[in-house]
Amino acid sequence: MALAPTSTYAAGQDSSSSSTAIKASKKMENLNLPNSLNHPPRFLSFPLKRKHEILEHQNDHPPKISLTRHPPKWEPPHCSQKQAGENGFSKVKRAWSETAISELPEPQAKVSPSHQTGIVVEVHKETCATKKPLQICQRKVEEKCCESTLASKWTPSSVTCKPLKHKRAKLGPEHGTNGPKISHEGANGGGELQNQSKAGCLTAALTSDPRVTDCGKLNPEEKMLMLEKAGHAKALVLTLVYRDGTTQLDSEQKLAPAVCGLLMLMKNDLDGRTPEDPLGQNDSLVYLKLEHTPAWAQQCTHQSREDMLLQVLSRSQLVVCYKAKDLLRTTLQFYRQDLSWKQVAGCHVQDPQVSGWLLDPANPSSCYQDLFNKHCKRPHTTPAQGTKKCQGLWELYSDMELNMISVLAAMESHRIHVDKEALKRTSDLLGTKMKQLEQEAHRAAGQIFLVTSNPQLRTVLFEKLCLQERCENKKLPKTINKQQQSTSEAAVSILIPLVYTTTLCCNPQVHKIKSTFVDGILSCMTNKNYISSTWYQTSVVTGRISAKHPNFQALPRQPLQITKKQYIQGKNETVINVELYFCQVELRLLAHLSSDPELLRIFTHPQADVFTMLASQWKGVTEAEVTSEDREHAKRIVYSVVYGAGRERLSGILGVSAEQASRFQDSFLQTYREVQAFIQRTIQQCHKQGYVLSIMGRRRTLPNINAPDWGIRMQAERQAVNFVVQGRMTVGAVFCRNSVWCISECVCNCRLIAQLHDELLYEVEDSQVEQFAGEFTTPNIS
DNA sequence: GAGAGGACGCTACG
DNA sequence: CGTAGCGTCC
Repeated sequence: MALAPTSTYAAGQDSSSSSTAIKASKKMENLNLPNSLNHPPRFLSFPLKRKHEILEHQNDHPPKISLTRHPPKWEPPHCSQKQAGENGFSKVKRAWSETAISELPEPQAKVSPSHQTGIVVEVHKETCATKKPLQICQRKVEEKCCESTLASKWTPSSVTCKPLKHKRAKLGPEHGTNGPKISHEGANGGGELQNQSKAGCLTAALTSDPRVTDCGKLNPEEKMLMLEKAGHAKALVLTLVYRDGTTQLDSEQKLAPAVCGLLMLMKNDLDGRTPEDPLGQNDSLVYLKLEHTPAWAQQCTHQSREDMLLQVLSRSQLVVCYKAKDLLRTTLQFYRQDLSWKQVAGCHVQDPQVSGWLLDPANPSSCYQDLFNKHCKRPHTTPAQGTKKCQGLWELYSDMELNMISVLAAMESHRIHVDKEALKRTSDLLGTKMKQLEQEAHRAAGQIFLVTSNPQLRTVLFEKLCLQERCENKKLPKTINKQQQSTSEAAVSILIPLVYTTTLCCNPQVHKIKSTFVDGILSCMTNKNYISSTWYQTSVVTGRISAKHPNFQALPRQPLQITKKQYIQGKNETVINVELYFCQVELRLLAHLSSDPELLRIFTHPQADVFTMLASQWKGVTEAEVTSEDREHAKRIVYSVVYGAGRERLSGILGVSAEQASRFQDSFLQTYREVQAFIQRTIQQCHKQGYVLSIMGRRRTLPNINAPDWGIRMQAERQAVNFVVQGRMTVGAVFCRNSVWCISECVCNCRLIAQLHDELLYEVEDSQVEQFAGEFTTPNIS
């Protein structure tokens, strides 16, 4: 879709209207705008309330922008395509907003070789694993550990020293007075002060508590002793303490606060302690200060910190941390100079947040206290109960989720450098384009309206222009909640030819790109010139991984191409992106689960386009006859079936009526009978058991599966199917295996950057791409 | 009157 | 279906 420069019209003609914001109910005014489309020339204007000026003088000609809609190119940048193909290994460079993300002034930074490679432009000359050897321990944690982690009696809450009001409130006054002194002091002092002083207060409270040993005050011999003690402890429980006075055990904050220290509980009494009285006679509490020190002081302070934290993490003893990923990432960031991500990526830290989420992914706990209340209500819960509860989940936890923690931490600590200035230029460019589109939309509508407002667009389309009257035979999609006429692009394109749709809707794609992917990313990098997503292991009920700030998984696949060349060509190309793409993993899984012969047949032709083949089978035509619309429909329908979307959702996506959508679904299911059988099998099973299991043994209970209300029950049924198919599985397994492989073999200077559901994005040094490709074998998915 | 926060709509990804 | 994220409206 090209956004060709539009015909210009008198600049400034509407500028007077911009500043007068009038309430919709109060006033209507006529604006006789020239009408370029075949719509009635004059309409009552839609009075507006605007955030910004709608129109401004456009005294310059905006550069031409084109949004390309073409499939990604499948070409390895420097290695021969042949070899890549032979290895069953495909790479795609994730081309993306190339004007903006380019070279940066870091010493090792190198721009990517291809014009299309926009995003990752640095290579880490990692301080290699030889520098500070950390032993990566592959140990089998005993079943006892499962009980401890899944239903812990001596969990990190026992070392909670947070001076927070809510904590005290929960415990009640009697606990407050009997509780630790540190808690008391902190609550009095910390609450109303600034963050800095809160931190000081907390730290002071921690270090002045007689039970807490401040590691900073120990002499070298005492430190050695402490280290030895830590080494002999049966378990170590770690909790990060933040500068704003909170700890890791508090509920998630919007922005991750700065770390000021680490509290370490060395546990020797694993039995017989209650949460109210956590510290056994043989247990000790140590506080490690973790603050960035000036360069001149680093030499000496690092020594002691390494002694404790790094050595603790490298040992084979039981280490527990609620939100262990944060701990590992902090460690990585803290020792950036001395520590390679490869050393951390193999650490095993038990995480009650992850195990608790596995037990009930639909209702994750918001903070440690929540988790504790949920799973450890009775202090003397018998271990047998815990074991029974986690039956079947322990393998999933220890073989997969546990490995994932450190991998995600390593991924999160990777910095993707971005040329801020270029991104800002792109933002300006898009802003100009948006204004231009806005003017066009106003002309097409014959009035001024806020193009980003759905209600206003709805008024224009359906009340002023009455476009729905022109297509009585078609049923128009409605919004989900209020059953109003939908203003989505797909819905509006039924009304009128696409070009007018795009004009009137003001090209939502451009808006999305500007707001989310340009300005959004800019807002993610205040005070820094890089981005790094935060990855969440436990926020998706189906077991997928999610990303935030920015959401790496939702970056557009199609590159935004701006014809004006702005990027800087690099001289020495050293890094490229490599993507492993497990073609339609979920569809393959559906084929596997249902054993549908037709569906399986499709995957025997790996080179063919799956959706074209599907469309040809479904419509009963040859592959050559499949139109792009057929293919798109097939794809959407497949996904709606795979993901369990209802007919309303499908109608919204396809831009057809709900009746038509459900006819499409039915005809698809008629063609692939086994798929339907699989769906019914899953639903029946869920009715019987009340829960469903995914292929990895993940479990989701669906309490509404037998609800009397039809709608609610149907939703639960769709969720059941969706869970089984969507459950993170193969990719997750490969994800861990390969990450571990990359670390242990160290054959390549490569690094995992992102997980995009069924793709893994690696950064590989240019000279090693062929080797990297060769090392990867065809993942055996179907 | 300003701003916070929830509801809603749309779009990106799979 | 189910994530994140942006925008408007109340």
